[in-house]
Amino acid sequence: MKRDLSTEEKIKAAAKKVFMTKGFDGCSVRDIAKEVGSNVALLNYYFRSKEKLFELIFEGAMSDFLQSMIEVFSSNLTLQEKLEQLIDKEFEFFMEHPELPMFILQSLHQNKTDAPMPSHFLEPIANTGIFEQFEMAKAKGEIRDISIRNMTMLLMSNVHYPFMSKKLTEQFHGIDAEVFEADLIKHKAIVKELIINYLFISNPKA
Amino acid sequence: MKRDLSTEEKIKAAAKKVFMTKGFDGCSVRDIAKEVGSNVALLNYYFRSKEKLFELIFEGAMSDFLQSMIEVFSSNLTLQEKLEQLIDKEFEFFMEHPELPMFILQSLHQNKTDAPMPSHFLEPIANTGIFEQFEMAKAKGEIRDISIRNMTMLLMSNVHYPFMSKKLTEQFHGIDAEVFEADLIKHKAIVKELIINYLFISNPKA
DNA sequence: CCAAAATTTAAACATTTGTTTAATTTTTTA
DNA sequence: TAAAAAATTAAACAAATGTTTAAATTTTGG
Repeated sequence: MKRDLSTEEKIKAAAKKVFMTKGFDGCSVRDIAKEVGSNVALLNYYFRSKEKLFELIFEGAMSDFLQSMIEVFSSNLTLQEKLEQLIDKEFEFFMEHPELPMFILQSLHQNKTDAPMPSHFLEPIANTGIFEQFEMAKAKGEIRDISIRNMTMLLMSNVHYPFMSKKLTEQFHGIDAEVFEADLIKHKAIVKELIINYLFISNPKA
Repeated sequence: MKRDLSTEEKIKAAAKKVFMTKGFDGCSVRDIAKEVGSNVALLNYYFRSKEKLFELIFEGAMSDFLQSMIEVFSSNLTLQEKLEQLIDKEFEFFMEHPELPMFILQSLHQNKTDAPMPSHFLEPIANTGIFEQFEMAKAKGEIRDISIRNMTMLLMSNVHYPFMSKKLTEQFHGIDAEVFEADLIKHKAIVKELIINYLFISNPKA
Protein backbone atom coordinates (compact mmCIF):
# COMPACT_ATOMS: atom_id res chain seq x y z
CA MET A 1 0.00 0.00 0.00
CA LYS A 2 2.30 2.70 1.25
CA ARG A 3 5.42 2.99 -0.80
CA ASP A 4 7.57 5.98 -0.05
CA LEU A 5 5.96 8.08 2.61
CA SER A 6 8.44 10.84 2.03
CA THR A 7 6.85 11.87 -1.28
CA GLU A 8 3.83 13.31 0.45
CA GLU A 9 6.12 15.04 2.94
CA LYS A 10 8.37 16.34 0.18
CA ILE A 11 5.39 17.97 -1.50
CA LYS A 12 4.26 19.51 1.77
CA ALA A 13 7.72 20.87 2.42
CA ALA A 14 7.94 22.34 -1.08
CA ALA A 15 4.46 23.79 -0.84
CA LYS A 16 5.26 25.36 2.50
CA LYS A 17 8.39 26.96 1.11
CA VAL A 18 6.68 28.31 -2.00
CA PHE A 19 3.45 29.44 -0.29
CA MET A 20 5.44 31.16 2.45
CA THR A 21 7.58 33.22 0.12
CA LYS A 22 5.14 33.91 -2.73
CA GLY A 23 1.73 33.56 -1.13
CA PHE A 24 -1.24 31.58 -2.37
CA ASP A 25 -1.96 33.84 -5.34
CA GLY A 26 1.69 34.50 -6.10
CA CYS A 27 2.54 30.96 -7.12
CA SER A 28 1.20 28.26 -9.39
CA VAL A 29 0.91 24.57 -8.67
CA ARG A 30 3.62 24.13 -11.29
CA ASP A 31 5.96 26.26 -9.18
CA ILE A 32 5.45 23.81 -6.35
CA ALA A 33 5.78 20.78 -8.61
CA LYS A 34 9.05 22.14 -9.95
CA GLU A 35 10.29 22.64 -6.39
CA VAL A 36 9.48 19.00 -5.71
CA GLY A 37 10.96 17.90 -9.00
CA SER A 38 7.76 16.36 -10.22
CA ASN A 39 4.43 17.06 -11.92
CA VAL A 40 1.25 18.84 -11.08
CA ALA A 41 -0.78 15.65 -11.30
CA LEU A 42 1.08 14.24 -8.32
CA LEU A 43 0.11 17.20 -6.19
CA ASN A 44 -3.57 16.64 -6.89
CA TYR A 45 -3.13 12.91 -6.45
CA TYR A 46 -2.08 13.50 -2.86
CA PHE A 47 -3.94 16.67 -1.97
CA ARG A 48 -6.88 16.95 -4.42
CA SER A 49 -6.42 20.65 -5.10
CA LYS A 50 -4.20 23.69 -4.65
CA GLU A 51 -6.65 25.07 -2.14
CA LYS A 52 -6.70 21.90 -0.04
CA LEU A 53 -2.91 21.80 -0.02
CA PHE A 54 -2.80 25.41 1.04
CA GLU A 55 -5.21 24.91 3.89
CA LEU A 56 -3.05 22.08 5.16
CA ILE A 57 0.04 24.27 5.07
CA PHE A 58 -1.80 27.16 6.67
CA GLU A 59 -3.06 25.03 9.54
CA GLY A 60 0.43 23.74 10.15
CA ALA A 61 1.82 27.24 10.12
CA MET A 62 -0.84 28.45 12.51
CA SER A 63 -0.06 25.55 14.80
CA ASP A 64 3.66 26.37 14.80
CA PHE A 65 2.71 29.98 15.30
CA LEU A 66 0.96 29.24 18.59
CA GLN A 67 3.10 26.36 19.78
CA SER A 68 5.91 28.31 21.38
CA MET A 69 3.37 30.34 23.35
CA ILE A 70 1.79 27.25 24.81
CA GLU A 71 5.11 25.78 25.93
CA VAL A 72 6.06 28.86 27.89
CA PHE A 73 2.64 29.34 29.41
CA SER A 74 2.50 25.73 30.58
CA SER A 75 5.62 26.12 32.68
CA ASN A 76 5.75 26.67 36.43
CA LEU A 77 7.01 30.23 36.44
CA THR A 78 5.94 33.61 37.78
CA LEU A 79 4.05 35.89 35.44
CA GLN A 80 7.08 38.10 34.94
CA GLU A 81 9.29 35.12 34.17
CA LYS A 82 6.74 33.79 31.73
CA LEU A 83 6.54 37.08 29.88
CA GLU A 84 10.31 37.36 29.65
CA GLN A 85 10.61 33.78 28.49
CA LEU A 86 7.79 34.26 26.01
CA ILE A 87 9.54 37.16 24.35
CA ASP A 88 12.82 35.27 24.26
CA LYS A 89 11.30 32.12 22.84
CA GLU A 90 9.19 33.91 20.28
CA PHE A 91 12.16 35.84 18.98
CA GLU A 92 14.18 32.65 18.88
CA PHE A 93 11.38 30.91 17.00
CA PHE A 94 10.81 33.67 14.46
CA MET A 95 14.53 33.94 13.83
CA GLU A 96 14.17 30.40 12.51
CA HIS A 97 10.86 31.09 10.70
CA PRO A 98 10.92 34.77 9.80
CA GLU A 99 8.25 34.48 7.09
CA LEU A 100 5.65 33.02 9.40
CA PRO A 101 4.05 36.20 10.78
CA MET A 102 3.66 37.71 7.32
CA PHE A 103 2.29 34.47 5.92
CA ILE A 104 -0.34 34.14 8.64
CA LEU A 105 -1.50 37.73 8.64
CA GLN A 106 -1.47 38.00 4.88
CA SER A 107 -3.47 34.80 4.45
CA LEU A 108 -6.08 35.93 6.95
CA HIS A 109 -6.15 39.43 5.49
CA GLN A 110 -7.03 38.16 2.03
CA ASN A 111 -9.42 35.50 3.33
CA LYS A 112 -7.32 32.74 1.86
CA THR A 113 -8.70 30.61 4.63
CA ASP A 114 -12.41 30.87 5.18
CA ALA A 115 -12.39 28.78 8.33
CA PRO A 116 -12.40 30.85 11.52
CA MET A 117 -9.60 29.93 13.86
CA PRO A 118 -10.29 26.40 15.07
CA SER A 119 -10.92 26.23 18.76
CA HIS A 120 -8.36 23.45 19.09
CA PHE A 121 -5.74 26.13 18.51
CA LEU A 122 -7.02 28.39 21.24
CA GLU A 123 -8.06 25.93 23.89
CA PRO A 124 -4.52 24.76 24.66
CA ILE A 125 -3.57 28.35 25.41
CA ALA A 126 -6.54 28.92 27.65
CA ASN A 127 -5.85 25.58 29.33
CA THR A 128 -2.41 26.70 30.45
CA GLY A 129 -4.13 28.91 33.01
CA ILE A 130 -2.17 31.94 31.85
CA PHE A 131 -5.26 34.10 31.73
CA GLU A 132 -6.17 33.28 35.33
CA GLN A 133 -2.60 33.95 36.41
CA PHE A 134 -2.79 37.30 34.68
CA GLU A 135 -6.12 38.29 36.23
CA MET A 136 -4.87 37.17 39.64
CA ALA A 137 -1.82 39.39 39.41
CA LYS A 138 -4.07 42.24 38.41
CA ALA A 139 -6.39 41.67 41.36
CA LYS A 140 -3.42 41.61 43.71
CA GLY A 141 -2.25 44.91 42.30
CA GLU A 142 1.04 43.43 41.17
CA ILE A 143 0.52 44.56 37.63
CA ARG A 144 -1.21 47.35 35.86
CA ASP A 145 -4.88 47.29 34.98
CA ILE A 146 -4.64 46.31 31.36
CA SER A 147 -6.90 43.87 29.52
CA ILE A 148 -5.58 40.58 28.23
CA ARG A 149 -6.49 41.65 24.73
CA ASN A 150 -4.45 44.82 25.00
CA MET A 151 -1.59 42.94 26.57
CA THR A 152 -1.68 40.51 23.68
CA MET A 153 -1.71 43.31 21.14
CA LEU A 154 1.30 44.86 22.82
CA LEU A 155 3.25 41.64 22.77
CA MET A 156 2.32 40.63 19.24
CA SER A 157 3.06 44.07 17.85
CA ASN A 158 6.55 44.10 19.23
CA VAL A 159 7.34 40.48 18.50
CA HIS A 160 5.71 39.89 15.10
CA TYR A 161 6.07 43.19 13.34
CA PRO A 162 9.85 43.43 13.21
CA PHE A 163 10.01 40.22 11.18
CA MET A 164 7.33 41.44 8.83
CA SER A 165 9.02 44.77 8.30
CA LYS A 166 12.42 43.43 7.30
CA LYS A 167 12.30 44.73 3.71
CA LEU A 168 10.77 48.07 4.65
CA THR A 169 13.20 48.64 7.48
CA GLU A 170 16.25 47.67 5.46
CA GLN A 171 15.26 50.00 2.66
CA PHE A 172 14.16 52.75 5.00
CA HIS A 173 17.47 52.91 6.82
CA GLY A 174 19.64 51.68 3.98
CA ILE A 175 21.01 48.75 5.98
CA ASP A 176 21.71 45.15 5.04
CA ALA A 177 20.39 41.91 6.50
CA GLU A 178 23.25 41.63 8.95
CA VAL A 179 22.71 45.02 10.52
CA PHE A 180 18.98 44.38 10.56
CA GLU A 181 19.48 41.20 12.54
CA ALA A 182 21.65 43.02 15.06
CA ASP A 183 18.88 45.59 15.44
CA LEU A 184 16.44 42.75 16.02
CA ILE A 185 18.50 41.49 18.95
CA LYS A 186 18.56 44.95 20.47
CA HIS A 187 14.86 45.32 19.87
CA LYS A 188 14.19 42.14 21.80
CA ALA A 189 16.04 43.49 24.84
CA ILE A 190 14.27 46.83 24.61
CA VAL A 191 10.86 45.23 24.34
CA LYS A 192 11.47 43.01 27.33
CA GLU A 193 12.50 45.91 29.51
CA LEU A 194 9.79 48.13 28.10
CA ILE A 195 6.94 45.75 28.72
CA ILE A 196 8.08 44.45 32.08
CA ASN A 197 8.71 48.01 33.24
CA TYR A 198 5.32 49.10 32.12
CA LEU A 199 3.37 46.17 33.45
CA PHE A 200 5.01 45.77 36.85
CA ILE A 201 4.64 49.30 38.08
CA SER A 202 6.30 48.69 41.44
CA ASN A 203 9.38 47.24 39.85
CA PRO A 204 11.16 49.98 37.89
CA LYS A 205 14.26 48.56 36.29
CA ALA A 206 15.48 51.92 35.03
CA MET B 1 -7.14 66.73 -26.63
CA LYS B 2 -8.17 66.09 -23.05
CA ARG B 3 -11.70 64.97 -22.67
CA ASP B 4 -12.73 63.77 -19.25
CA LEU B 5 -9.78 63.82 -16.92
CA SER B 6 -11.69 61.89 -14.33
CA THR B 7 -11.50 58.65 -16.29
CA GLU B 8 -7.82 58.26 -15.54
CA GLU B 9 -8.50 59.10 -11.91
CA LYS B 10 -11.41 56.70 -11.74
CA ILE B 11 -9.17 53.88 -12.89
CA LYS B 12 -6.53 54.81 -10.36
CA ALA B 13 -9.09 54.86 -7.58
CA ALA B 14 -10.48 51.49 -8.60
CA ALA B 15 -7.00 50.01 -8.95
CA LYS B 16 -6.06 51.30 -5.53
CA LYS B 17 -9.13 49.76 -3.97
CA VAL B 18 -8.65 46.39 -5.65
CA PHE B 19 -4.87 46.17 -5.21
CA MET B 20 -5.17 47.14 -1.56
CA THR B 21 -7.68 44.49 -0.68
CA LYS B 22 -6.59 41.64 -2.95
CA GLY B 23 -2.94 42.35 -3.65
CA PHE B 24 -1.16 42.41 -7.00
CA ASP B 25 -1.34 38.66 -7.55
CA GLY B 26 -4.78 38.31 -6.03
CA CYS B 27 -6.60 40.31 -8.68
CA SER B 28 -6.86 40.45 -12.45
CA VAL B 29 -7.00 43.52 -14.63
CA ARG B 30 -10.56 42.50 -15.38
CA ASP B 31 -11.39 42.83 -11.68
CA ILE B 32 -10.20 46.41 -11.84
CA ALA B 33 -11.98 47.08 -15.12
CA LYS B 34 -15.21 45.78 -13.62
CA GLU B 35 -14.74 48.06 -10.62
CA VAL B 36 -14.39 50.98 -13.04
CA GLY B 37 -17.28 49.77 -15.12
CA SER B 38 -15.21 49.53 -18.26
CA ASN B 39 -12.84 47.29 -20.23
CA VAL B 40 -9.34 46.04 -19.84
CA ALA B 41 -8.21 47.79 -22.99
CA LEU B 42 -8.86 51.12 -21.36
CA LEU B 43 -6.56 50.30 -18.48
CA ASN B 44 -3.70 49.60 -20.84
CA TYR B 45 -4.59 52.62 -22.92
CA TYR B 46 -3.91 54.84 -19.92
CA PHE B 47 -1.31 52.86 -18.01
CA ARG B 48 0.34 50.48 -20.52
CA SER B 49 0.32 47.44 -18.22
CA LYS B 50 -0.93 45.98 -14.96
CA GLU B 51 2.57 46.27 -13.53
CA LYS B 52 2.93 49.96 -14.43
CA LEU B 53 -0.46 50.70 -12.90
CA PHE B 54 0.52 48.86 -9.76
CA GLU B 55 3.78 50.73 -9.40
CA LEU B 56 1.88 53.99 -9.61
CA ILE B 57 -0.52 52.90 -6.89
CA PHE B 58 2.30 51.61 -4.76
CA GLU B 59 4.25 54.85 -4.99
CA GLY B 60 1.18 56.80 -4.04
CA ALA B 61 0.55 54.53 -1.09
CA MET B 62 4.14 54.83 0.05
CA SER B 63 3.89 58.58 -0.20
CA ASP B 64 0.74 58.66 1.93
CA PHE B 65 2.41 56.24 4.28
CA LEU B 66 5.23 58.67 5.04
CA GLN B 67 3.31 61.90 4.73
CA SER B 68 1.83 62.07 8.20
CA MET B 69 5.28 61.53 9.67
CA ILE B 70 6.73 64.46 7.82
CA GLU B 71 4.01 66.83 8.91
CA VAL B 72 4.54 66.13 12.57
CA PHE B 73 8.31 66.21 12.37
CA SER B 74 8.30 69.54 10.58
CA SER B 75 6.48 71.25 13.43
CA ASN B 76 8.02 73.40 16.12
CA LEU B 77 7.57 71.09 19.07
CA THR B 78 9.67 69.40 21.70
CA LEU B 79 10.76 65.85 21.05
CA GLN B 80 8.23 64.47 23.50
CA GLU B 81 5.42 66.47 21.97
CA LYS B 82 6.44 65.31 18.52
CA LEU B 83 6.40 61.67 19.53
CA GLU B 84 3.01 61.99 21.17
CA GLN B 85 1.62 63.83 18.18
CA LEU B 86 3.17 61.31 15.81
CA ILE B 87 1.43 58.40 17.52
CA ASP B 88 -1.85 60.31 17.57
CA LYS B 89 -1.65 61.32 13.93
CA GLU B 90 -0.53 57.93 12.69
CA PHE B 91 -3.39 56.21 14.46
CA GLU B 92 -5.79 58.77 13.10
CA PHE B 93 -4.39 58.25 9.62
CA PHE B 94 -4.48 54.46 9.70
CA MET B 95 -8.01 54.50 11.07
CA GLU B 96 -8.84 56.08 7.72
CA HIS B 97 -6.54 53.79 5.70
CA PRO B 98 -6.34 50.55 7.65
CA GLU B 99 -5.17 48.44 4.70
CA LEU B 100 -2.14 50.58 4.02
CA PRO B 101 0.44 48.97 6.32
CA MET B 102 -0.41 45.49 5.10
CA PHE B 103 -0.34 46.61 1.49
CA ILE B 104 3.08 48.22 1.80
CA LEU B 105 4.76 45.46 3.75
CA GLN B 106 3.20 42.72 1.66
CA SER B 107 4.24 44.36 -1.60
CA LEU B 108 7.80 44.79 -0.42
CA HIS B 109 7.88 41.30 1.04
CA GLN B 110 7.01 39.70 -2.27
CA ASN B 111 9.18 42.03 -4.29
CA LYS B 112 6.21 43.39 -6.17
CA THR B 113 8.22 46.55 -6.54
CA ASP B 114 11.80 46.09 -7.63
CA ALA B 115 12.73 49.71 -7.11
CA PRO B 116 14.43 50.38 -3.77
CA MET B 117 12.79 53.12 -1.79
CA PRO B 118 13.28 56.34 -3.74
CA SER B 119 15.37 58.87 -1.87
CA HIS B 120 12.74 61.52 -2.52
CA PHE B 121 10.64 59.67 0.07
CA LEU B 122 13.31 59.65 2.74
CA GLU B 123 14.92 63.03 2.24
CA PRO B 124 11.88 65.00 3.39
CA ILE B 125 12.00 63.14 6.67
CA ALA B 126 15.68 63.72 7.17
CA ASN B 127 15.18 67.35 6.21
CA THR B 128 12.79 67.92 9.09
CA GLY B 129 15.76 67.77 11.43
CA ILE B 130 14.08 65.16 13.60
CA PHE B 131 17.16 62.99 13.69
CA GLU B 132 19.34 65.83 14.95
CA GLN B 133 16.75 66.72 17.54
CA PHE B 134 16.78 63.12 18.67
CA GLU B 135 20.57 62.87 18.88
CA MET B 136 20.72 66.18 20.71
CA ALA B 137 18.29 64.99 23.37
CA LYS B 138 20.37 61.88 23.73
CA ALA B 139 23.59 63.87 24.14
CA LYS B 140 21.93 66.02 26.79
CA GLY B 141 20.86 62.90 28.66
CA GLU B 142 17.20 63.80 28.35
CA ILE B 143 16.35 60.50 26.76
CA ARG B 144 17.64 57.00 26.85
CA ASP B 145 20.54 55.79 24.73
CA ILE B 146 18.61 54.11 21.97
CA SER B 147 19.43 54.20 18.26
CA ILE B 148 17.12 55.93 15.84
CA ARG B 149 16.67 52.63 14.05
CA ASN B 150 15.50 50.90 17.21
CA MET B 151 13.29 53.82 18.11
CA THR B 152 11.72 53.60 14.66
CA MET B 153 11.19 49.86 15.00
CA LEU B 154 9.48 50.42 18.33
CA LEU B 155 7.16 53.05 16.94
CA MET B 156 6.33 51.21 13.74
CA SER B 157 5.69 47.94 15.53
CA ASN B 158 3.16 49.48 17.86
CA VAL B 159 1.51 51.71 15.29
CA HIS B 160 1.42 49.55 12.16
CA TYR B 161 0.95 46.05 13.47
CA PRO B 162 -2.44 46.46 15.13
CA PHE B 163 -3.98 47.43 11.80
CA MET B 164 -2.37 44.48 10.07
CA SER B 165 -3.50 42.03 12.72
CA LYS B 166 -7.19 42.91 12.65
CA LYS B 167 -8.37 39.55 11.31
CA LEU B 168 -6.01 37.53 13.48
CA THR B 169 -6.89 39.47 16.60
CA GLU B 170 -10.62 39.33 16.00
CA GLN B 171 -10.51 35.59 15.46
CA PHE B 172 -8.06 35.01 18.27
CA HIS B 173 -10.21 36.71 20.88
CA GLY B 174 -13.54 36.06 19.25
CA ILE B 175 -14.45 39.74 19.06
CA ASP B 176 -16.10 41.80 16.36
CA ALA B 177 -14.89 44.87 14.48
CA GLU B 178 -16.45 47.24 16.97
CA VAL B 179 -14.71 45.79 19.99
CA PHE B 180 -11.49 45.61 18.02
CA GLU B 181 -11.66 49.32 17.27
CA ALA B 182 -12.22 50.10 20.94
CA ASP B 183 -9.13 48.03 21.74
CA LEU B 184 -7.22 50.01 19.13
CA ILE B 185 -8.03 53.25 20.93
CA LYS B 186 -6.83 51.83 24.21
CA HIS B 187 -3.73 50.49 22.56
CA LYS B 188 -2.89 53.97 21.31
CA ALA B 189 -3.02 55.38 24.82
CA ILE B 190 -0.95 52.53 26.18
CA VAL B 191 1.68 52.89 23.50
CA LYS B 192 1.99 56.60 24.09
CA GLU B 193 2.50 56.18 27.80
CA LEU B 194 4.72 53.17 27.31
CA ILE B 195 7.10 54.77 24.87
CA ILE B 196 7.28 58.18 26.52
CA ASN B 197 7.82 56.54 29.88
CA TYR B 198 10.58 54.39 28.52
CA LEU B 199 12.34 57.05 26.53
CA PHE B 200 12.26 59.92 29.00
CA ILE B 201 13.78 58.17 31.96
CA SER B 202 13.60 61.15 34.31
CA ASN B 203 9.91 61.60 33.67
CA PRO B 204 8.08 58.60 35.11
CA LYS B 205 4.39 59.02 34.51
CA ALA B 206 3.42 55.98 36.51
C1' DC C 1 6.49 -14.77 -9.36
C1' DC C 2 2.37 -12.45 -10.62
C1' DA C 3 -1.79 -10.13 -10.34
C1' DA C 4 -3.57 -6.17 -7.87
C1' DA C 5 -2.83 -1.88 -5.85
C1' DA C 6 -0.44 2.29 -5.43
C1' DT C 7 2.43 5.64 -7.45
C1' DT C 8 4.16 8.54 -11.12
C1' DT C 9 4.05 10.49 -15.56
C1' DA C 10 2.83 13.01 -19.94
C1' DA C 11 -0.72 14.97 -22.26
C1' DA C 12 -4.98 17.22 -22.71
C1' DC C 13 -8.96 20.00 -20.78
C1' DA C 14 -11.40 24.26 -20.24
C1' DT C 15 -10.68 28.87 -18.01
C1' DT C 16 -8.42 32.72 -16.96
C1' DT C 17 -4.59 35.58 -17.54
C1' DG C 18 -2.28 40.14 -19.49
C1' DT C 19 -1.96 42.34 -23.71
C1' DT C 20 -2.96 43.86 -28.45
C1' DT C 21 -5.64 44.88 -32.58
C1' DA C 22 -8.83 47.16 -35.10
C1' DA C 23 -13.09 49.25 -35.33
C1' DT C 24 -16.37 52.64 -33.28
C1' DT C 25 -17.70 56.61 -30.74
C1' DT C 26 -16.80 60.98 -28.76
C1' DT C 27 -14.36 65.25 -28.39
C1' DT C 28 -11.46 68.84 -30.15
C1' DT C 29 -10.22 72.38 -33.18
C1' DA C 30 -9.73 75.07 -37.08
C1' DT D 1 -19.39 71.76 -39.61
C1' DA D 2 -15.95 68.65 -41.07
C1' DA D 3 -11.55 66.67 -40.57
C1' DA D 4 -8.30 65.24 -36.91
C1' DA D 5 -7.38 63.58 -32.47
C1' DA D 6 -8.58 61.22 -28.44
C1' DA D 7 -11.25 57.98 -25.95
C1' DT D 8 -13.77 53.75 -25.64
C1' DT D 9 -15.21 49.31 -27.03
C1' DA D 10 -15.51 44.35 -28.47
C1' DA D 11 -12.91 40.76 -30.03
C1' DA D 12 -8.90 38.12 -30.52
C1' DC D 13 -4.20 36.57 -29.06
C1' DA D 14 -0.87 33.55 -26.94
C1' DA D 15 0.55 32.09 -22.56
C1' DA D 16 -0.44 30.41 -18.02
C1' DT D 17 -3.69 28.60 -14.84
C1' DG D 18 -5.92 24.52 -11.88
C1' DT D 19 -7.60 20.14 -12.82
C1' DT D 20 -8.43 15.64 -15.03
C1' DT D 21 -7.57 11.63 -17.91
C1' DA D 22 -5.41 7.69 -19.14
C1' DA D 23 -1.37 5.27 -19.72
C1' DA D 24 3.07 3.70 -17.68
C1' DT D 25 5.82 2.40 -13.84
C1' DT D 26 6.70 0.72 -9.31
C1' DT D 27 5.43 -1.56 -5.12
C1' DT D 28 2.87 -4.82 -2.51
C1' DG D 29 0.93 -9.20 -0.89
C1' DG D 30 -0.42 -13.92 -1.54
